[in-house]
Amino acid sequence: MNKPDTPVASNFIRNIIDDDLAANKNDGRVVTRFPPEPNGYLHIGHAKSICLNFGIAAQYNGQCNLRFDDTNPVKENEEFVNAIKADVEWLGFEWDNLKHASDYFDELYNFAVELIKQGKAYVESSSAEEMREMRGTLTEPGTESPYRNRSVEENLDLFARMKAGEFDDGEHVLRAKIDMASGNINMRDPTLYRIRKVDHVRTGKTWSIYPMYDYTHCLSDAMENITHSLCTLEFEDHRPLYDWVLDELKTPAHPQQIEFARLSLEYTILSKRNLIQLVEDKHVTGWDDPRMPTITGIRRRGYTPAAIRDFCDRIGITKNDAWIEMAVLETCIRDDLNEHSPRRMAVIDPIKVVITDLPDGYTETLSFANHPQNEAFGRRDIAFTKEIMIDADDFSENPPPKYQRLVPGGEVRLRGSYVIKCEEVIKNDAGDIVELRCTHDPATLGKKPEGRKVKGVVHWVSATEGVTAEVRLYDRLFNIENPASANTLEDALNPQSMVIHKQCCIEASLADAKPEERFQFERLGYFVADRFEHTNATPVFNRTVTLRDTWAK
RNA sequence: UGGGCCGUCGCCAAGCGGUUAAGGCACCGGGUUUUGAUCCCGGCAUUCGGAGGUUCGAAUCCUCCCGGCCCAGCCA
Repeated sequence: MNKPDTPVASNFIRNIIDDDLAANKNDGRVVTRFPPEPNGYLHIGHAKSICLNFGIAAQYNGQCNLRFDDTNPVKENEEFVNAIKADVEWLGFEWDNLKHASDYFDELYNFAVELIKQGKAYVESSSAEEMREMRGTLTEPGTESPYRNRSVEENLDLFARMKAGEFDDGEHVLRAKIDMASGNINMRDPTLYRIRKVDHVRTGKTWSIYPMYDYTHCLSDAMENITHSLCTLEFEDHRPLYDWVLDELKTPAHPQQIEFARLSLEYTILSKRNLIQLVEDKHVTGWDDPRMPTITGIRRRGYTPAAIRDFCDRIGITKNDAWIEMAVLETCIRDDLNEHSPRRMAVIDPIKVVITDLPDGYTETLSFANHPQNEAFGRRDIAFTKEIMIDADDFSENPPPKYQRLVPGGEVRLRGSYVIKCEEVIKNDAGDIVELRCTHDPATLGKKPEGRKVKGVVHWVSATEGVTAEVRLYDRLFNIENPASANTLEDALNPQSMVIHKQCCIEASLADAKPEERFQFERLGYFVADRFEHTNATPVFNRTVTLRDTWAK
């Protein structure tokens, strides 16, 4: 994955691994894993973790597993499993092993029995509320449960009967016997197993008890011989428990958990709860809405896997609670698309321009480079005709200062064509501009006009040869940097996040675009043919990102 | 004194006792340009949350203080 000549950014995790390697820890192996719970769609924050885990494995010639953390059957399903696999693959990564925490349910059960036999785990029969009361608070120690000192025999018997399905949800729970007075609440006899009499996607009705994350994750890591278990900062407090389980069970391997800061991106939200709300309240069209920060949404927006990987490299890995500016992500996609996408012309909000000094039916074939810096993109022909379309905001009767486009009586260059002069503005009864009548300077094709300077260049499409298309202009979904801090998500929404233009005029060569094919529409931005709704008969393009614009509008 | 963690340029981020304190983004110039794009060139932290201390020498070590984040699921 990493090219040898691409230096990998230094970060504290790579430093730890370098030290481990130098000390010959783990016999020089590096094994990581990306462990999503299949209870939702992956988003850009997951991409950070994916790039980290798979990137490190690639850099150190190691391995990276994709492991579904499927220990809570009430929240997980197959749809999410398949979507996650597709997203990881689309991002360009290949897992060495595909695993599920549920693969280890038998081993996990046996380990739990072992813990009970050692007197390190017991069956709790208090209610959830009672347990909460006994847990204490952040500043006060907890109190020990009356069930804490049950005999090993009784615990073994009860746990076996929990497994056998003799009890209902909530009647009992298996707990680790650690320290109810610990300053770390995770160590106050955490729950290891709970009763859940529901079917599991993979194990069906086999189990009526399911292991908790803290108990499962460390053991799964150990069984997969993971060397470095990378997770986000909120699990720092869980590390003592991770280590406790592995120490008490004397597993052959003891992976090292290392925590890094999760991604926070300005003008978007990444919490599952908020994303679900956007979908359920129909503020977006679905998980794959091009405005969503999900991988599938970003993909539909037109982002490339390479741009997302580049983004993950640029933001780095630390333990700082960092907020990344949207400009970083946008720069990544512009850099990629600038280099790799062919140029085209499209008019979003057309006004008709009639070149009055051309004969009726006039057509001239003009040759255009598909990329201004790379001849390998080839050339294409575009028909220049008497009637063309230009974008409404490329003409102004009352132009602001330094306006370089078409004005009454003024001249402008038609990109790749002639310089035209606006002679007359035709309006309807309502006063709307319906047509511009212009003349052209025949001496300006491929040449600078003589005796004067014409600064502006405007894109255009033949009114008679162009094709009608729908173009969706997307912008950031929220108007404030941290939408989660608003009173409600609705308050933070950007009402202009999607503006649809159905009567756009695009150059004819765009008619055979395939879904997900990307282009730069000159002077406008980068656009992608919609993955799901674009057809050659009814073209639909999504704006991925605008071009950088240093002209103050 | 509940426990854990974090503070280097507007936003990220290298740096691990001796460097002129990398780099990217953003921003500000200037040049090229038939995309107000791209590209190029230049500018952008005498200072590392603050105060003390150790040291010939501190962003890097120590102490205290200030600010911020996480934790009381039978979620992950």
